[in-house]
Amino acid sequence: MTLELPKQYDPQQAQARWLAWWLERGYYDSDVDSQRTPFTVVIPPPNVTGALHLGHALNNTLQDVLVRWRRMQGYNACWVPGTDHAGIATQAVVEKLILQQEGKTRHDLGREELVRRIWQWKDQYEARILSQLRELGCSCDWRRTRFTLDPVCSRAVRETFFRLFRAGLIYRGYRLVNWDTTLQTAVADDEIFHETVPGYFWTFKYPIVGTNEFIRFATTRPETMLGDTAVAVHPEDPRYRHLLGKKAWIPLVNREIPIIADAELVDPTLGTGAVKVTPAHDFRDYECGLRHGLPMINILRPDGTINENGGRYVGLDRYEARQRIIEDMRQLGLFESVEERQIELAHSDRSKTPIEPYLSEQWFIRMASLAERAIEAVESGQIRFFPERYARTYLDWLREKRDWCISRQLWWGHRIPIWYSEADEELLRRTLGQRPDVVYRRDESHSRWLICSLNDLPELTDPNSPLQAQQDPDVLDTWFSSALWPHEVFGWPDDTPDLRYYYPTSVLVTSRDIITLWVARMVMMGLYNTGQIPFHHVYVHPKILDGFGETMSKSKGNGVDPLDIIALYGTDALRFGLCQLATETQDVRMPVANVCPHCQALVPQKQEHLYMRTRKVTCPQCKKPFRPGGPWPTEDPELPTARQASERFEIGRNFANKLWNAARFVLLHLDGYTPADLVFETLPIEDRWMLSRLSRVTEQVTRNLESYQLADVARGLYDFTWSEFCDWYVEMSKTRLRESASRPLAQRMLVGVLDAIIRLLHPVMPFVTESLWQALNQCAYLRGLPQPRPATETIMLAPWPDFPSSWQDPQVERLITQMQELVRAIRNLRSNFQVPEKAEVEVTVRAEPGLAEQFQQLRPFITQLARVQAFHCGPEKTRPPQAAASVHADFEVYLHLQGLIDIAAETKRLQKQRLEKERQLQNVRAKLANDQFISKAPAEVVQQQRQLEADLLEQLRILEENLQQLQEA
RNA sequence: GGGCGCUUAGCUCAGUGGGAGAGCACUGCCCUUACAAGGCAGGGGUCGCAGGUUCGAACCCUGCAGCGCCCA
Repeated sequence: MTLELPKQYDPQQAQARWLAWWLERGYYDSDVDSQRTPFTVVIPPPNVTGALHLGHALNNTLQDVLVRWRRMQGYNACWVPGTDHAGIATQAVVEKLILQQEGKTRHDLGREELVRRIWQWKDQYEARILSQLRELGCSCDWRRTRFTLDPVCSRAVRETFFRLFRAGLIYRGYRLVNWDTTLQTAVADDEIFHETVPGYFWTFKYPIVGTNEFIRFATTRPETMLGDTAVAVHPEDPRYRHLLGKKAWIPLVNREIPIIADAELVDPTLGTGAVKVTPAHDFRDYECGLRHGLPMINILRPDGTINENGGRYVGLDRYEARQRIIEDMRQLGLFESVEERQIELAHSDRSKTPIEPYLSEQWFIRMASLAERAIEAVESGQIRFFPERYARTYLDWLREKRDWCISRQLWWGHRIPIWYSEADEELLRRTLGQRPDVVYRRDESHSRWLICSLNDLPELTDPNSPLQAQQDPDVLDTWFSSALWPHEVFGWPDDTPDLRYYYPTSVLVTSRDIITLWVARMVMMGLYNTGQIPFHHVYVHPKILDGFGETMSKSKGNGVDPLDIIALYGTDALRFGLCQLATETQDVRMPVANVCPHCQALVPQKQEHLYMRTRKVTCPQCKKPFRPGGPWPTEDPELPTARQASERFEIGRNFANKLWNAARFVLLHLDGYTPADLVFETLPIEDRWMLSRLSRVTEQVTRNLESYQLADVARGLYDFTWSEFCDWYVEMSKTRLRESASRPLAQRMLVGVLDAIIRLLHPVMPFVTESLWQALNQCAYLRGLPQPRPATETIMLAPWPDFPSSWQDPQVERLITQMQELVRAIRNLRSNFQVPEKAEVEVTVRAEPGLAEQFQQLRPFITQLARVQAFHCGPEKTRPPQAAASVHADFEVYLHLQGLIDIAAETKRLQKQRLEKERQLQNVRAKLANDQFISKAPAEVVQQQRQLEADLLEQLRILEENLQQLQEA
């Protein structure tokens, strides 16, 4: 039975069909099965902030490749999907939207309403993200989908906080934070960016108490004078040595502050050599304040206005206060000068407004003991990084053991389970008793109790409760819940069968920017909560940059939606292209193009297109205008907006089509197919070659998967399928299929090898391979090497190929390589002499007896592949008259060109060949003339070079002979 | 300031001690019954720069330059 496939692979059709079918059949699902070994992966949960881009597509494709491969190997593969609430990022996006659309702030809406709106947003984007993952073909167990704020995760967060608090690992303390005055929250270091803006550099002076002297200093933020608690100079600076220990006077707030010596803060060669110190509003000053035990005076309210510590400036916005202070200092005669200057200013990534360093009270986790165990887990080799070098990033960071600030002044997230109460101890004990789910501790500095509870007890939440407790308004850092991800998704803190079976997970797949933020914290918390590491391997893959080397992001306009690529090239093409990127380097570039909405031409994205800087582009092909892709808030009624793509995915599309057509060829020639065992010893050379290559490639691909070298997996399979199977083996089979004697074996081999290839490719290209698997199931249900077996109903559950290494035969491989060289030589001569494609030619080959005999055996293939009519081959053959020649290491080949040959052209060609051989000979002889080489290089290398010299000499002799004969002709 | 990575053909990247590679782009021929998203053939690179180690360096070491990322 034969089956006719369309001439082109239609990815959209295959995707729609198999996606629905796989889901319906539950192939992705995994349940505890003590008879099988689990292979567990938890997804790095994407943020619900926005849709997925190519970076996510890469991350998830790689996970799916591993999961599908292990599933085929027989592991009980379980991939847990989910999303992350991404505290500040999501809240900021929604707040911004509300401000844009309704002109309201979060304070206008109130906490409850804002959180309700963010849940709506989350529902929308969670659905979008999960559907993108499904379209990518991700074989997650969707029944297990989690969200970091859902009840299961919330319970785990609550339990962890409770345990840490009870153990004294959570404490409250002061810390200088990056304060976003617009969003009124602290933002993390990785949520700020630096931008150079025009500003001013003012010079003022403070009077020295008890003298007529002044001390001069400069600042870019005059309002911070309100919070100055010292003036620092360099201890070695002779200009100021006599002032050390004296006091300066701040007239604005009528405060005397010490003049101190600090070699770290002050560079005496810069400016006046004196620096005002504002510990509560500058990071370097804060360090200085700690060193010298200076008071830390906070002068700001959360909204950026001046607080009570600012004296008569109270209530003014900080920029207004700045102007007033400059003016007042001028009046006092303490203003010296001002100059314009470019200032490097930290901005909040979320609100895009300038950050204020701000002293605030926060919750912290003590890192020392937690970090120690996490370090040990990697140092002992329990957890391994791939590539290995990333272990260092992890270890270096953990060794600093800086306490982790876990509170965030947000409304979106896990509320901190702490209540404050000023009740007396007696009442507290009476109300909460010896409950195991509540712990409390005295906070002397605020004369109150800190109560941590596993549950929202009425004693705490009821406004009529005698405790009159108030819950901390803040929420936890998003990474707090992310850190629990690998164990919480399996039901921790309950000791569930899932947890016991699937945890620790097998591998975590991520990119390097969150090794410290996330990976390290998962290890710490996994060990703390479960006593076990969260994963055995950490596979760190590259980051995708655009063509200009910039990180992809939606707000920039270069963050390509994977669904755009899928629409244009198909999912298999996307996945193949992404796998190719997964090398061991850190970054890869992916030039982005706009797809012209009119003619589909790819128009390269330029830097001026980013950040919506260009509204209109004219397509160079069809000359029609369009709007380049970007973070546009709305449609443009006049200009269609381009989708984005990258031509780098063409290779995957072409490859899928190539594979499709190779299969199409096989299926078209299956008439009369009979499955049967292969008797390896009786196979002809061409089949032994194919099996040798197949065995070797299978071994390599498996090894590459084991060591997370996915680019090599993609490349190895591409080369083998295209350059060996299609270009040679399938071509050679055409002769065999014509003869009834050789046809049955040729069919079995073609089916068997194709079957192996699609299984090997399935993890990378699931859709096209499933299509072909199903087609094969119709025509050749019994198949496989070396014994035919019934096929599985889906390729997803087909066994991963594993062939005997005894099939590998270097001699056969070498022979076929020589045959290929011969065929290429003949084709090259034909092409050079412009022999028409269809003309059948006469060829003479001289080769050593053994090789000549082998060539004779391969004659049907040589004549077919090179379109040769008459083929003469033997050890004694000589150059026929009027023939074009090509000289090789193991043979010479002559193309008969009776009446056709162009003596001048052939002479030129041979001279060029001679030149090349002479160059090689020169290199070899230089080596051999070197005594050091002879004595120090390994004997086999020397021998190899000697052989090469002899071969080259012989080849040159023949070339000379040929040139000679041309002269005579 | 510390760490990591990158610099190889016009573009995007493999190659990590013994005869410079792939895909795209380019040139010529071919719609040959699997595939024009294809086939066959071809042109194109003093492997960022300067030293060093070695018989031998794109590959190892040192320095420099440029680009990128992480941490402070």
